[in-house]
Amino acid sequence: MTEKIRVRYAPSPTGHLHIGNARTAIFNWIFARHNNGTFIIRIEDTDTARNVEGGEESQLDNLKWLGIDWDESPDKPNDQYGPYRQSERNAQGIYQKYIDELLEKGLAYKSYKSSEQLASEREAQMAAKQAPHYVYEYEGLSNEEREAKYAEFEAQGLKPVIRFRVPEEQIFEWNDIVKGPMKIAAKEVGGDWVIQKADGMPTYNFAVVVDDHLMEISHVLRGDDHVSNTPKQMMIYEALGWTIPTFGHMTLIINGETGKKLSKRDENVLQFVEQYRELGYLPQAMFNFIGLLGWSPKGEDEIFTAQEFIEMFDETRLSKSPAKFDQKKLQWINNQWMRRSLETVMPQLAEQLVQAGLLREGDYQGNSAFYNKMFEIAGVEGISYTKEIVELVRYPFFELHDLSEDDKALVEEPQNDQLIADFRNQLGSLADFSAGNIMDVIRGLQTEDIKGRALWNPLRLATTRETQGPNLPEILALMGKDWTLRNIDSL
RNA sequence: GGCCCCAUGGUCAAGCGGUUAAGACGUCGCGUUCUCAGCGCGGAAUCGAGGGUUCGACUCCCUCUGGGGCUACCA
Repeated sequence: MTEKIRVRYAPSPTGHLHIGNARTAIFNWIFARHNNGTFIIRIEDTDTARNVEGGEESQLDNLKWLGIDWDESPDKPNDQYGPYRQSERNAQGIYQKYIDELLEKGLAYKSYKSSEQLASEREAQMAAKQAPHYVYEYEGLSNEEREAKYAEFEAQGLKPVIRFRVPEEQIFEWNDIVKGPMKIAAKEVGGDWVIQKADGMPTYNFAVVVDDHLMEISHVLRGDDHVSNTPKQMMIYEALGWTIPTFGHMTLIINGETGKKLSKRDENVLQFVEQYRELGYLPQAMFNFIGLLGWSPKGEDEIFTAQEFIEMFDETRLSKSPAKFDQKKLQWINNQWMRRSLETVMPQLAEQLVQAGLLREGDYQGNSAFYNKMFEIAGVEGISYTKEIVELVRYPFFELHDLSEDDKALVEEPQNDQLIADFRNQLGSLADFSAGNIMDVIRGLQTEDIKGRALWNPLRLATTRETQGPNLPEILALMGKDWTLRNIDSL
Protein backbone atom coordinates (compact mmCIF):
# COMPACT_ATOMS: atom_id res chain seq x y z
CA MET A 1 0.00 0.00 0.00
CA THR A 2 1.36 3.34 -0.94
CA GLU A 3 -1.31 5.46 0.65
CA LYS A 4 -0.83 6.67 4.16
CA ILE A 5 -2.70 4.55 6.66
CA ARG A 6 -4.66 6.57 9.16
CA VAL A 7 -7.29 4.94 11.34
CA ARG A 8 -9.25 6.10 14.31
CA TYR A 9 -11.17 4.94 17.32
CA ALA A 10 -14.04 7.33 17.92
CA PRO A 11 -15.83 6.73 21.21
CA SER A 12 -18.70 8.66 22.67
CA PRO A 13 -17.93 9.70 26.20
CA THR A 14 -21.04 8.01 27.53
CA GLY A 15 -19.41 5.78 30.11
CA HIS A 16 -16.72 3.25 30.75
CA LEU A 17 -14.88 1.31 28.08
CA HIS A 18 -17.13 -1.49 26.90
CA ILE A 19 -15.66 -4.78 25.71
CA GLY A 20 -17.09 -4.27 22.25
CA ASN A 21 -15.58 -0.82 21.96
CA ALA A 22 -12.33 -2.06 23.38
CA ARG A 23 -12.20 -4.56 20.56
CA THR A 24 -12.81 -1.91 17.95
CA ALA A 25 -10.03 0.15 19.49
CA ILE A 26 -7.67 -2.80 19.71
CA PHE A 27 -8.12 -3.85 16.12
CA ASN A 28 -7.77 -0.34 14.79
CA TRP A 29 -4.63 0.02 16.84
CA ILE A 30 -3.21 -3.31 15.67
CA PHE A 31 -4.10 -2.43 12.10
CA ALA A 32 -2.36 0.94 12.37
CA ARG A 33 0.74 -0.45 14.01
CA HIS A 34 0.96 -3.39 11.64
CA ASN A 35 0.90 -1.03 8.68
CA ASN A 36 3.11 1.64 10.19
CA GLY A 37 0.12 3.92 10.17
CA THR A 38 -1.30 6.53 12.47
CA PHE A 39 -3.79 5.74 15.22
CA ILE A 40 -6.13 8.54 16.17
CA ILE A 41 -8.64 9.02 18.93
CA ARG A 42 -11.56 11.31 18.28
CA ILE A 43 -14.28 12.03 20.79
CA GLU A 44 -17.79 11.96 19.37
CA ASP A 45 -19.72 14.04 21.83
CA THR A 46 -22.43 15.52 19.66
CA ASP A 47 -25.21 14.15 21.83
CA THR A 48 -24.82 16.56 24.66
CA ALA A 49 -27.55 14.90 26.67
CA ARG A 50 -25.78 11.56 26.78
CA ASN A 51 -22.31 12.76 27.55
CA VAL A 52 -21.10 11.57 30.91
CA GLU A 53 -18.82 13.49 33.17
CA GLY A 54 -15.43 11.79 33.18
CA GLY A 55 -16.44 9.47 30.37
CA GLU A 56 -13.68 10.55 28.06
CA GLU A 57 -11.06 10.29 30.73
CA SER A 58 -12.23 6.83 31.72
CA GLN A 59 -12.14 5.61 28.13
CA LEU A 60 -8.62 6.82 27.59
CA ASP A 61 -7.46 5.55 30.95
CA ASN A 62 -8.69 2.05 30.24
CA LEU A 63 -7.24 2.09 26.75
CA LYS A 64 -3.91 3.03 28.21
CA TRP A 65 -4.25 0.25 30.74
CA LEU A 66 -4.72 -2.20 27.90
CA GLY A 67 -1.43 -1.07 26.50
CA ILE A 68 -2.77 0.99 23.63
CA ASP A 69 -1.09 4.25 22.71
CA TRP A 70 -2.17 6.83 20.18
CA ASP A 71 -0.60 9.35 17.89
CA GLU A 72 -3.30 11.98 17.85
CA SER A 73 -6.08 12.75 20.33
CA PRO A 74 -7.60 15.65 22.23
CA ASP A 75 -4.56 15.56 24.51
CA LYS A 76 -2.12 15.05 21.70
CA PRO A 77 -3.42 17.29 18.97
CA ASN A 78 -1.94 17.71 15.54
CA ASP A 79 -2.82 21.21 14.37
CA GLN A 80 -3.33 20.08 10.83
CA TYR A 81 -6.25 17.87 11.85
CA GLY A 82 -7.57 19.02 15.21
CA PRO A 83 -9.45 19.64 17.30
CA TYR A 84 -10.34 16.10 18.25
CA ARG A 85 -13.63 16.61 20.00
CA GLN A 86 -16.66 17.01 17.79
CA SER A 87 -18.22 19.55 20.11
CA GLU A 88 -15.14 21.75 19.64
CA ARG A 89 -15.11 21.16 15.93
CA ASN A 90 -18.71 22.23 15.79
CA ALA A 91 -17.94 25.37 17.76
CA GLN A 92 -15.37 26.22 15.11
CA GLY A 93 -18.00 25.98 12.41
CA ILE A 94 -16.32 23.07 10.68
CA TYR A 95 -19.57 21.22 10.05
CA GLN A 96 -21.58 24.35 9.30
CA LYS A 97 -19.36 25.10 6.36
CA TYR A 98 -20.26 21.85 4.63
CA ILE A 99 -23.89 22.05 5.65
CA ASP A 100 -24.05 25.44 3.98
CA GLU A 101 -22.40 24.01 0.92
CA LEU A 102 -24.97 21.23 0.68
CA LEU A 103 -27.77 23.73 1.26
CA GLU A 104 -26.48 25.92 -1.53
CA LYS A 105 -26.14 23.04 -3.93
CA GLY A 106 -29.71 22.08 -3.16
CA LEU A 107 -28.57 18.73 -1.78
CA ALA A 108 -29.94 19.50 1.65
CA TYR A 109 -32.85 21.49 2.98
CA LYS A 110 -34.44 22.85 6.09
CA SER A 111 -37.18 20.78 7.61
CA TYR A 112 -39.62 22.03 10.19
CA LYS A 113 -41.74 18.97 10.87
CA SER A 114 -42.47 18.35 14.51
CA SER A 115 -41.63 15.05 16.15
CA GLU A 116 -45.36 14.42 16.58
CA GLN A 117 -45.85 14.92 12.88
CA LEU A 118 -43.01 12.53 12.10
CA ALA A 119 -44.35 9.94 14.47
CA SER A 120 -47.81 10.00 12.98
CA GLU A 121 -46.44 9.77 9.44
CA ARG A 122 -44.41 6.78 10.47
CA GLU A 123 -47.42 5.19 12.13
CA ALA A 124 -49.57 5.64 9.05
CA GLN A 125 -46.88 4.06 6.87
CA MET A 126 -46.58 1.08 9.16
CA ALA A 127 -50.34 0.67 9.25
CA ALA A 128 -50.28 0.65 5.44
CA LYS A 129 -47.58 -2.04 5.60
CA GLN A 130 -45.01 0.31 4.13
CA ALA A 131 -41.46 0.65 5.31
CA PRO A 132 -41.19 3.81 7.41
CA HIS A 133 -39.55 6.54 5.42
CA TYR A 134 -39.30 10.28 5.48
CA VAL A 135 -41.68 12.15 3.18
CA TYR A 136 -40.22 15.17 1.39
CA GLU A 137 -42.48 18.11 2.11
CA TYR A 138 -41.44 20.49 -0.67
CA GLU A 139 -42.11 18.22 -3.63
CA GLY A 140 -42.65 20.21 -6.84
CA LEU A 141 -41.88 23.57 -5.29
CA SER A 142 -39.42 25.99 -6.84
CA ASN A 143 -36.52 27.30 -4.81
CA GLU A 144 -38.32 30.56 -4.24
CA GLU A 145 -41.45 28.83 -3.09
CA ARG A 146 -39.44 26.72 -0.73
CA GLU A 147 -37.65 29.72 0.69
CA ALA A 148 -41.05 31.30 1.23
CA LYS A 149 -42.11 28.23 3.21
CA TYR A 150 -38.99 28.51 5.35
CA ALA A 151 -39.85 32.12 6.15
CA GLU A 152 -43.35 31.11 7.05
CA PHE A 153 -42.16 28.47 9.52
CA GLU A 154 -39.53 30.77 10.94
CA ALA A 155 -42.24 33.37 11.54
CA GLN A 156 -44.01 30.75 13.63
CA GLY A 157 -40.87 30.46 15.71
CA LEU A 158 -40.02 26.96 14.52
CA LYS A 159 -36.46 25.67 14.58
CA PRO A 160 -35.39 23.60 11.58
CA VAL A 161 -33.25 20.55 11.26
CA ILE A 162 -31.24 20.10 8.08
CA ARG A 163 -32.03 17.04 6.05
CA PHE A 164 -29.99 15.54 3.28
CA ARG A 165 -31.80 14.94 0.00
CA VAL A 166 -31.24 11.25 -0.62
CA PRO A 167 -30.56 10.24 -4.23
CA GLU A 168 -33.27 7.58 -4.15
CA GLU A 169 -32.27 5.81 -7.34
CA GLN A 170 -28.66 5.28 -6.44
CA ILE A 171 -27.10 2.08 -5.25
CA PHE A 172 -24.10 2.16 -3.00
CA GLU A 173 -21.47 -0.53 -3.26
CA TRP A 174 -18.27 -1.03 -1.40
CA ASN A 175 -15.76 -3.77 -0.83
CA ASP A 176 -15.80 -4.46 2.85
CA ILE A 177 -12.55 -5.58 4.46
CA VAL A 178 -14.30 -8.30 6.39
CA LYS A 179 -17.55 -8.92 4.57
CA GLY A 180 -16.42 -8.59 0.98
CA PRO A 181 -18.60 -6.98 -1.70
CA MET A 182 -21.56 -5.12 -0.24
CA LYS A 183 -24.45 -3.39 -1.91
CA ILE A 184 -27.26 -1.32 -0.43
CA ALA A 185 -29.79 0.74 -2.32
CA ALA A 186 -30.19 4.39 -1.31
CA LYS A 187 -33.93 3.98 -1.03
CA GLU A 188 -33.37 1.63 1.89
CA VAL A 189 -32.02 4.26 4.21
CA GLY A 190 -35.46 5.53 5.07
CA GLY A 191 -35.62 8.76 3.17
CA ASP A 192 -34.03 12.12 3.72
CA TRP A 193 -32.17 12.01 6.98
CA VAL A 194 -31.07 14.66 9.42
CA ILE A 195 -27.53 15.95 9.13
CA GLN A 196 -27.90 18.81 11.56
CA LYS A 197 -30.07 18.76 14.63
CA ALA A 198 -32.21 21.63 15.82
CA ASP A 199 -29.63 22.42 18.48
CA GLY A 200 -27.09 23.08 15.75
CA MET A 201 -25.08 19.92 16.36
CA PRO A 202 -24.32 17.68 13.40
CA THR A 203 -25.67 14.16 13.57
CA TYR A 204 -23.32 11.23 13.88
CA ASN A 205 -23.57 10.09 10.27
CA PHE A 206 -22.70 13.53 9.00
CA ALA A 207 -20.00 14.47 11.48
CA VAL A 208 -18.19 11.18 10.96
CA VAL A 209 -17.87 11.81 7.25
CA VAL A 210 -16.65 15.36 7.63
CA ASP A 211 -14.14 14.39 10.28
CA ASP A 212 -12.93 11.24 8.62
CA HIS A 213 -12.33 13.20 5.46
CA LEU A 214 -10.66 16.16 7.11
CA MET A 215 -8.53 13.88 9.25
CA GLU A 216 -7.62 11.87 6.17
CA ILE A 217 -8.81 8.60 7.63
CA SER A 218 -7.94 5.86 5.16
CA HIS A 219 -9.66 2.86 6.74
CA VAL A 220 -12.76 2.70 8.86
CA LEU A 221 -12.84 -0.45 10.96
CA ARG A 222 -15.96 -0.54 13.07
CA GLY A 223 -18.76 -2.71 14.37
CA ASP A 224 -21.24 -4.57 12.25
CA ASP A 225 -24.03 -2.39 13.59
CA HIS A 226 -22.74 0.38 11.35
CA VAL A 227 -23.32 -1.45 8.07
CA SER A 228 -26.61 0.30 7.48
CA ASN A 229 -24.99 3.67 8.17
CA THR A 230 -22.47 3.13 5.43
CA PRO A 231 -24.68 4.10 2.47
CA LYS A 232 -25.74 7.25 4.31
CA GLN A 233 -22.15 8.19 4.81
CA MET A 234 -21.20 7.32 1.26
CA MET A 235 -23.80 9.67 -0.15
CA ILE A 236 -22.26 12.52 1.80
CA TYR A 237 -18.79 11.70 0.51
CA GLU A 238 -20.15 11.77 -3.01
CA ALA A 239 -22.16 14.93 -2.53
CA LEU A 240 -19.07 16.72 -1.33
CA GLY A 241 -16.85 15.13 -3.93
CA TRP A 242 -14.61 13.37 -1.43
CA THR A 243 -12.73 10.12 -1.60
CA ILE A 244 -14.46 7.31 0.23
CA PRO A 245 -12.31 5.42 2.75
CA THR A 246 -12.09 1.65 2.91
CA PHE A 247 -14.70 0.20 5.24
CA GLY A 248 -14.48 -2.90 7.36
CA HIS A 249 -17.30 -4.10 9.57
CA MET A 250 -16.33 -6.46 12.33
CA THR A 251 -18.91 -8.78 13.76
CA LEU A 252 -20.55 -8.04 17.03
CA ILE A 253 -19.72 -9.69 20.30
CA ILE A 254 -22.66 -11.63 21.58
CA ASN A 255 -24.00 -12.34 25.03
CA GLY A 256 -23.71 -16.12 25.45
CA GLU A 257 -26.94 -16.28 27.39
CA THR A 258 -29.25 -14.20 25.27
CA GLY A 259 -27.56 -14.71 21.91
CA LYS A 260 -27.94 -11.01 21.29
CA LYS A 261 -25.54 -8.17 20.88
CA LEU A 262 -23.71 -7.60 24.10
CA SER A 263 -25.60 -4.68 25.51
CA LYS A 264 -24.91 -2.38 28.36
CA ARG A 265 -28.20 -3.52 29.80
CA ASP A 266 -27.01 -7.12 30.21
CA GLU A 267 -26.06 -6.76 33.80
CA ASN A 268 -25.35 -10.43 34.31
CA VAL A 269 -22.25 -10.23 32.14
CA LEU A 270 -19.21 -8.27 33.13
CA GLN A 271 -18.63 -6.23 30.04
CA PHE A 272 -16.60 -3.24 30.98
CA VAL A 273 -12.86 -3.39 30.91
CA GLU A 274 -12.93 -1.62 34.24
CA GLN A 275 -14.71 -4.52 35.91
CA TYR A 276 -12.08 -7.02 34.90
CA ARG A 277 -9.40 -4.65 35.95
CA GLU A 278 -10.91 -4.49 39.41
CA LEU A 279 -11.05 -8.25 39.68
CA GLY A 280 -7.36 -8.36 39.04
CA TYR A 281 -7.25 -9.44 35.43
CA LEU A 282 -4.02 -8.56 33.72
CA PRO A 283 -4.08 -6.09 30.83
CA GLN A 284 -2.04 -8.44 28.65
CA ALA A 285 -4.65 -11.13 29.19
CA MET A 286 -7.55 -8.85 28.34
CA PHE A 287 -5.77 -7.71 25.22
CA ASN A 288 -4.93 -11.28 24.30
CA PHE A 289 -8.49 -12.46 24.80
CA ILE A 290 -10.14 -9.60 22.97
CA GLY A 291 -7.63 -9.92 20.16
CA LEU A 292 -8.82 -13.46 19.62
CA LEU A 293 -12.47 -12.50 19.54
CA GLY A 294 -13.39 -12.51 15.89
CA TRP A 295 -9.88 -13.00 14.65
CA SER A 296 -7.67 -16.06 14.57
CA PRO A 297 -3.98 -16.50 13.92
CA LYS A 298 -2.53 -19.01 11.56
CA GLY A 299 -0.92 -21.46 13.95
CA GLU A 300 -2.20 -23.21 17.02
CA ASP A 301 -0.88 -20.92 19.73
CA GLU A 302 -3.26 -18.78 21.70
CA ILE A 303 -1.13 -16.71 24.01
CA PHE A 304 0.26 -13.62 22.39
CA THR A 305 1.67 -10.26 23.32
CA ALA A 306 0.37 -7.11 21.68
CA GLN A 307 3.59 -6.96 19.71
CA GLU A 308 3.00 -10.45 18.36
CA PHE A 309 -0.54 -9.52 17.37
CA ILE A 310 0.84 -6.58 15.46
CA GLU A 311 3.33 -8.72 13.64
CA MET A 312 0.88 -11.50 12.79
CA PHE A 313 -2.04 -9.31 11.89
CA ASP A 314 -3.80 -10.11 8.67
CA GLU A 315 -7.16 -8.50 8.03
CA THR A 316 -8.30 -11.35 5.83
CA ARG A 317 -8.47 -13.54 8.92
CA LEU A 318 -11.16 -11.44 10.57
CA SER A 319 -14.17 -13.64 11.21
CA LYS A 320 -17.47 -13.04 9.51
CA SER A 321 -19.59 -14.69 12.13
CA PRO A 322 -20.31 -13.23 15.54
CA ALA A 323 -18.53 -14.53 18.62
CA LYS A 324 -19.86 -15.23 22.06
CA PHE A 325 -18.06 -13.86 25.02
CA ASP A 326 -16.57 -16.85 26.85
CA GLN A 327 -15.53 -15.88 30.35
CA LYS A 328 -14.05 -19.30 31.04
CA LYS A 329 -11.62 -18.87 28.25
CA LEU A 330 -10.75 -15.41 29.46
CA GLN A 331 -10.01 -16.87 32.85
CA TRP A 332 -7.73 -19.45 31.34
CA ILE A 333 -5.89 -16.86 29.32
CA ASN A 334 -5.51 -14.70 32.37
CA ASN A 335 -4.16 -17.67 34.29
CA GLN A 336 -1.60 -18.21 31.57
CA TRP A 337 -0.56 -14.60 31.82
CA MET A 338 -0.39 -14.68 35.59
CA ARG A 339 2.08 -17.51 35.42
CA ARG A 340 4.18 -15.48 33.08
CA SER A 341 4.18 -12.49 35.38
CA LEU A 342 4.38 -13.86 38.90
CA GLU A 343 6.61 -11.02 40.08
CA THR A 344 3.87 -8.52 39.47
CA VAL A 345 1.07 -10.84 40.48
CA MET A 346 2.33 -11.70 43.96
CA PRO A 347 2.01 -8.19 45.40
CA GLN A 348 -1.39 -7.92 43.76
CA LEU A 349 -2.52 -11.06 45.52
CA ALA A 350 -1.41 -9.61 48.82
CA GLU A 351 -3.24 -6.43 47.99
CA GLN A 352 -6.46 -8.33 47.39
CA LEU A 353 -6.08 -10.08 50.73
CA VAL A 354 -5.48 -6.80 52.48
CA GLN A 355 -8.60 -5.38 50.91
CA ALA A 356 -10.55 -8.40 52.03
CA GLY A 357 -9.25 -7.97 55.54
CA LEU A 358 -7.39 -11.27 55.52
CA LEU A 359 -3.92 -9.80 55.67
CA ARG A 360 -2.77 -6.81 57.63
CA GLU A 361 -1.37 -3.95 55.68
CA GLY A 362 2.36 -3.89 56.06
CA ASP A 363 2.65 -7.57 56.85
CA TYR A 364 3.28 -8.35 53.25
CA GLN A 365 5.93 -5.75 52.66
CA GLY A 366 7.88 -6.91 55.66
CA ASN A 367 7.63 -10.55 54.67
CA SER A 368 7.09 -10.62 50.97
CA ALA A 369 9.33 -13.64 50.53
CA PHE A 370 7.27 -15.52 53.10
CA TYR A 371 3.95 -14.60 51.56
CA ASN A 372 5.12 -15.17 48.03
CA LYS A 373 6.18 -18.66 49.01
CA MET A 374 2.82 -19.13 50.63
CA PHE A 375 0.94 -18.05 47.52
CA GLU A 376 3.07 -20.41 45.55
CA ILE A 377 2.33 -23.36 47.79
CA ALA A 378 -1.33 -22.38 47.94
CA GLY A 379 -1.43 -22.78 44.21
CA VAL A 380 -1.23 -19.46 42.47
CA GLU A 381 -1.06 -21.52 39.34
CA GLY A 382 -4.64 -22.56 39.79
CA ILE A 383 -6.30 -19.20 40.09
CA SER A 384 -7.90 -17.29 37.25
CA TYR A 385 -7.69 -13.72 38.50
CA THR A 386 -6.11 -12.20 41.56
CA LYS A 387 -9.28 -11.40 43.44
CA GLU A 388 -10.05 -15.09 43.38
CA ILE A 389 -7.34 -15.62 45.97
CA VAL A 390 -9.78 -14.26 48.50
CA GLU A 391 -12.22 -17.09 47.84
CA LEU A 392 -9.55 -19.73 47.53
CA VAL A 393 -7.84 -18.98 50.77
CA ARG A 394 -9.95 -21.40 52.68
CA TYR A 395 -6.71 -22.23 54.34
CA PRO A 396 -6.50 -20.11 57.48
CA PHE A 397 -3.06 -18.63 57.21
CA PHE A 398 -3.87 -15.75 59.41
CA GLU A 399 -6.58 -16.76 61.79
CA LEU A 400 -7.88 -20.10 63.00
CA HIS A 401 -11.57 -20.67 63.03
CA ASP A 402 -13.55 -23.08 65.21
CA LEU A 403 -14.02 -26.65 64.14
CA SER A 404 -17.36 -27.88 62.89
CA GLU A 405 -19.25 -30.45 64.99
CA ASP A 406 -18.13 -33.30 62.79
CA ASP A 407 -14.52 -32.22 62.67
CA LYS A 408 -14.48 -31.78 66.39
CA ALA A 409 -15.83 -35.27 66.92
CA LEU A 410 -13.21 -36.64 64.57
CA VAL A 411 -10.33 -35.00 66.35
CA GLU A 412 -11.59 -36.12 69.73
CA GLU A 413 -11.71 -39.78 68.88
CA PRO A 414 -9.23 -41.48 71.25
CA GLN A 415 -7.24 -42.92 68.41
CA ASN A 416 -6.90 -39.54 66.72
CA ASP A 417 -6.24 -37.75 69.95
CA GLN A 418 -3.27 -40.07 70.44
CA LEU A 419 -2.18 -39.60 66.83
CA ILE A 420 -2.14 -35.84 67.16
CA ALA A 421 -0.24 -36.02 70.42
CA ASP A 422 2.41 -38.21 68.78
CA PHE A 423 2.55 -35.87 65.83
CA ARG A 424 3.10 -32.90 68.11
CA ASN A 425 5.86 -34.59 70.03
CA GLN A 426 7.76 -35.70 66.99
CA LEU A 427 7.46 -32.32 65.32
CA GLY A 428 8.62 -30.73 68.54
CA SER A 429 11.81 -32.73 68.53
CA LEU A 430 12.58 -31.98 64.90
CA ALA A 431 15.83 -30.08 64.61
CA ASP A 432 15.29 -29.16 61.01
CA PHE A 433 11.67 -28.21 60.42
CA SER A 434 11.75 -28.89 56.71
CA ALA A 435 8.98 -30.14 54.51
CA GLY A 436 10.90 -33.34 53.89
CA ASN A 437 11.34 -34.05 57.57
CA ILE A 438 7.72 -33.27 58.31
CA MET A 439 6.71 -35.67 55.55
CA ASP A 440 8.87 -38.33 57.17
CA VAL A 441 7.14 -37.78 60.49
CA ILE A 442 3.75 -38.18 58.89
CA ARG A 443 4.83 -41.32 57.08
CA GLY A 444 6.19 -42.67 60.30
CA LEU A 445 2.78 -42.30 61.89
CA GLN A 446 1.14 -44.30 59.17
CA THR A 447 -0.08 -47.78 60.15
CA GLU A 448 -2.15 -50.52 58.57
CA ASP A 449 -5.27 -48.97 60.09
CA ILE A 450 -4.43 -45.33 59.97
CA LYS A 451 -3.56 -44.16 56.51
CA GLY A 452 -4.90 -42.01 53.74
CA ARG A 453 -7.57 -39.63 54.88
CA ALA A 454 -7.82 -41.31 58.23
CA LEU A 455 -4.26 -40.20 58.80
CA TRP A 456 -4.17 -36.85 57.06
CA ASN A 457 -7.46 -35.34 58.05
CA PRO A 458 -6.83 -35.28 61.80
CA LEU A 459 -3.37 -33.84 61.21
CA ARG A 460 -4.71 -31.19 58.88
CA LEU A 461 -7.41 -30.26 61.33
CA ALA A 462 -4.97 -30.07 64.21
CA THR A 463 -2.62 -27.74 62.37
CA THR A 464 -4.89 -25.75 60.09
CA ARG A 465 -8.50 -26.55 61.07
CA GLU A 466 -9.17 -27.54 57.47
CA THR A 467 -9.29 -30.90 55.76
CA GLN A 468 -8.48 -29.38 52.42
CA GLY A 469 -5.61 -27.25 51.35
CA PRO A 470 -2.22 -27.16 49.72
CA ASN A 471 0.56 -29.58 50.42
CA LEU A 472 0.61 -29.87 54.21
CA PRO A 473 4.30 -30.49 54.91
CA GLU A 474 5.30 -27.52 52.82
CA ILE A 475 2.81 -25.24 54.47
CA LEU A 476 3.89 -26.32 57.95
CA ALA A 477 7.54 -25.87 57.06
CA LEU A 478 6.80 -22.38 55.88
CA MET A 479 4.82 -21.55 59.02
CA GLY A 480 7.67 -22.84 61.11
CA LYS A 481 7.76 -24.94 64.23
CA ASP A 482 6.46 -22.42 66.74
CA TRP A 483 3.45 -21.44 64.72
CA THR A 484 2.61 -25.04 63.94
CA LEU A 485 2.90 -26.23 67.54
CA ARG A 486 0.90 -23.26 68.74
CA ASN A 487 -1.91 -24.23 66.41
CA ILE A 488 -1.91 -27.80 67.68
CA ASP A 489 -1.84 -26.69 71.30
CA SER A 490 -4.76 -24.37 70.85
CA LEU A 491 -6.92 -27.19 69.55
C1' G B 1 -42.79 -5.88 8.03
C1' G B 2 -38.44 -4.06 4.88
C1' C B 3 -33.13 -4.15 3.96
C1' C B 4 -28.47 -6.36 5.23
C1' C B 5 -25.27 -10.05 7.47
C1' C B 6 -24.11 -14.90 9.44
C1' A B 7 -24.31 -20.58 9.85
C1' U B 8 -18.17 -26.52 11.53
C1' G B 9 -18.51 -29.95 18.69
C1' G B 10 -21.43 -26.59 24.74
C1' U B 11 -17.81 -22.14 23.41
C1' C B 12 -13.71 -19.82 20.30
C1' A B 13 -12.27 -21.80 15.83
C1' A B 14 -8.73 -24.09 11.50
C1' G B 15 -10.33 -25.64 6.86
C1' C B 16 -10.75 -22.61 1.06
C1' G B 17 -13.30 -29.52 -4.13
C1' G B 18 -10.38 -35.29 -2.53
C1' U B 19 -8.28 -34.51 5.16
C1' U B 20 -8.64 -40.15 10.00
C1' A B 21 -12.59 -32.51 9.78
C1' A B 22 -6.62 -29.18 13.28
C1' G B 23 -6.00 -26.73 17.90
C1' A B 24 -7.78 -24.20 22.38
C1' C B 25 -11.52 -23.39 26.48
C1' G B 26 -14.96 -26.25 28.97
C1' U B 27 -16.44 -31.26 30.14
C1' C B 28 -15.59 -36.62 31.44
C1' G B 29 -12.07 -40.71 32.93
C1' C B 30 -7.25 -42.41 34.71
C1' G B 31 -2.55 -41.30 37.06
C1' U B 32 0.39 -38.10 40.31
C1' U B 33 1.15 -43.59 47.51
C1' C B 34 -4.52 -37.40 51.83
C1' U B 35 -7.74 -33.32 49.80
C1' C B 36 -8.22 -28.98 46.51
C1' A B 37 -5.46 -26.84 42.71
C1' G B 38 -1.66 -27.85 39.26
C1' C B 39 0.61 -31.28 36.08
C1' G B 40 0.64 -35.80 32.70
C1' C B 41 -2.16 -39.17 29.70
C1' G B 42 -6.67 -40.51 27.50
C1' G B 43 -12.04 -40.06 26.03
C1' A B 44 -16.77 -38.02 24.39
C1' A B 45 -18.53 -34.19 21.24
C1' U B 46 -19.16 -30.51 15.16
C1' C B 47 -19.97 -29.56 9.22
C1' G B 48 -28.63 -26.88 10.34
C1' A B 49 -32.12 -29.10 6.15
C1' G B 50 -33.25 -29.97 1.03
C1' G B 51 -32.01 -29.44 -3.85
C1' G B 52 -28.38 -28.74 -7.59
C1' U B 53 -22.96 -28.30 -10.02
C1' U B 54 -19.02 -32.06 -10.05
C1' C B 55 -15.92 -38.32 -10.96
C1' G B 56 -16.02 -36.27 -5.91
C1' A B 57 -18.69 -31.57 -1.59
C1' C B 58 -17.87 -28.92 5.08
C1' U B 59 -15.87 -26.32 0.99
C1' C B 60 -19.27 -23.60 -5.17
C1' C B 61 -24.79 -22.16 -6.54
C1' C B 62 -30.15 -21.95 -5.15
C1' U B 63 -34.18 -22.54 -1.65
C1' C B 64 -35.66 -23.25 3.19
C1' U B 65 -34.77 -23.05 8.36
C1' G B 66 -32.42 -20.79 12.34
C1' G B 67 -29.77 -16.72 14.54
C1' G B 68 -28.28 -11.66 14.45
C1' G B 69 -27.95 -6.34 12.97
C1' C B 70 -30.30 -1.85 11.31
C1' U B 71 -34.83 0.64 10.50
C1' A B 72 -33.93 8.24 15.79
C1' C B 73 -33.16 15.55 15.84
C1' C B 74 -28.21 8.03 19.67
C1' A B 75 -23.58 7.19 18.49
